[in-house]
Amino acid sequence: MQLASLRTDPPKESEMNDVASPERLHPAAAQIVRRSLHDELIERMRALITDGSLAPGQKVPEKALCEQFGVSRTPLREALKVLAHEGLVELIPNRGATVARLTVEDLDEVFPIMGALEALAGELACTNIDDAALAEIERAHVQMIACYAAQDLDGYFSHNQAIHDAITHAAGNPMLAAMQSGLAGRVRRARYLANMSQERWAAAVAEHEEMLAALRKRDGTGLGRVLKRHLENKCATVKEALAARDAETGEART
Amino acid sequence: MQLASLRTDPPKESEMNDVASPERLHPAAAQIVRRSLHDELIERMRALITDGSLAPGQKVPEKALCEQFGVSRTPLREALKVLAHEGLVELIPNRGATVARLTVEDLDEVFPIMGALEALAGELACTNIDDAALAEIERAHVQMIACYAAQDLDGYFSHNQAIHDAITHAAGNPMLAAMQSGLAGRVRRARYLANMSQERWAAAVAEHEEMLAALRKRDGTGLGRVLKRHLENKCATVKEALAARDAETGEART
DNA sequence: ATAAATAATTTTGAATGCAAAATGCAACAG
DNA sequence: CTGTTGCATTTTGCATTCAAAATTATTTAT
Repeated sequence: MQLASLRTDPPKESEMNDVASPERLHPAAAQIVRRSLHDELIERMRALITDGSLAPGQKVPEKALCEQFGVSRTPLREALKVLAHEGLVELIPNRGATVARLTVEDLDEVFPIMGALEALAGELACTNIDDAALAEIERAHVQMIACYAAQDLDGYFSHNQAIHDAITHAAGNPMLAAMQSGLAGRVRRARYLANMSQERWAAAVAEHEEMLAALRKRDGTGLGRVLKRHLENKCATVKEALAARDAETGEART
Repeated sequence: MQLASLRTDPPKESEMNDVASPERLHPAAAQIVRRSLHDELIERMRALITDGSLAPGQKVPEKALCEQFGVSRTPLREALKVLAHEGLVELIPNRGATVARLTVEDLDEVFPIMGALEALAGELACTNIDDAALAEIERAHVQMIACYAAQDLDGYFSHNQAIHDAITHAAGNPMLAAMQSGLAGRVRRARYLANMSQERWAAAVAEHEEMLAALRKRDGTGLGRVLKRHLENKCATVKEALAARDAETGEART
């Protein structure tokens, strides 16, 4: 859960150009971005965990990471504290940090929350979204359907993700977006080991059609309801996959 | 503000028997609870911030806090990183930490999220709550109504809080509870400067009656809807109070 | 005098040092 | 052999130290 504003630059009055126009004349005129080490490390280690370089259950090799990143233990340990707070690592007193495992119980806790947040995002998006953003979603939707037709799971996931991100973004609530991304990060690994059945996949696609219909009508409550149901189904799928895998590999691994 | 020192003094080996005396035999081997300093500090500093000992906008006096707590800067800074992540503190590079201000925009972001989470908690509570827990809520409700009748705002707030906590607890989702408490912590200060109008107060009481009715019927969706509306009204009240105060004290203070 | 420039002090971010705890390993008894 | 015990090594938590940056105080120039 990353709520903080965590601003890295000193409060200059030129805040309007946060993302756009890095350089005006010379590249050297770009705003000097000073990030603290711990901030950078949070991001890097989060990436290492979510992309699987650091496997669940594994001990976090403090010393090795320090050497690899070329930093001392202090900022790295600060980053670990934050990641522990986020739920990505587990901190055991006097025994260091381990990458958090994801249990079926965790999924049962996280997915309802994600469902509630997505439903909220959908409602807000319906009142705030403009035509351009809607068109963008339509486009991603078409591409996703094409991937479904071609049975291209990777492509499907990627466009799917884009749609949900777009909805979240259209909601216009940065803190909501941060919380969603934090929760999504926790379950990301599990989501990718879900090999949907044909029925489930078809159902998911149908739900996406509903979502788009609700969005076009700017039907906030309707979209919220669909999104919530969508997440519930996703949860069931992921749980099955996780349970199957736990069973075959002699209990909890991811 | 007098704070007890965390450490006794130099860590001698005589510290080993301070935890070892509970029970050896029958009540099973009680877990030895060892807390790390940074963990303890997170809690203490969170308390200092939410109870107002550290005022919003104020710089966090690193050195002074270290002396008061009797710890070095390392664990305290680790705690600050976590609190920054939680949104209670703002970290500005090379300029230290300040207690986060709460703007009207923040409220507009936080309250809808709290509403969605409370609605979820209500739904879950309806499927999970047992009669004992419901009776407990009924009791708190009656007391709260009595406080309303007596126009005792403090008492009202306290029983109100107890009811919402009980619902959250009945939901049986620890992560949901943690997120709710984190968000509540961010807006706690603002909530107490809301001096409700008589109409708003009456409306809030009416909403609580609805909540209880829904709970008795185990009507999850109904309870969720009431809770969401309840939070929306609370948000409006708090925003008004905050806006009024900002206006009179020359812009953002809390 | 006021404002700019510079020096002194404090504060901050990060590296290093150190003692307690945990872990690995070898010697030894059964 | 197996499993316990004692010792050496590594890891961990925290304190301390150090350099860079920011803040304050002081001096100098106008």
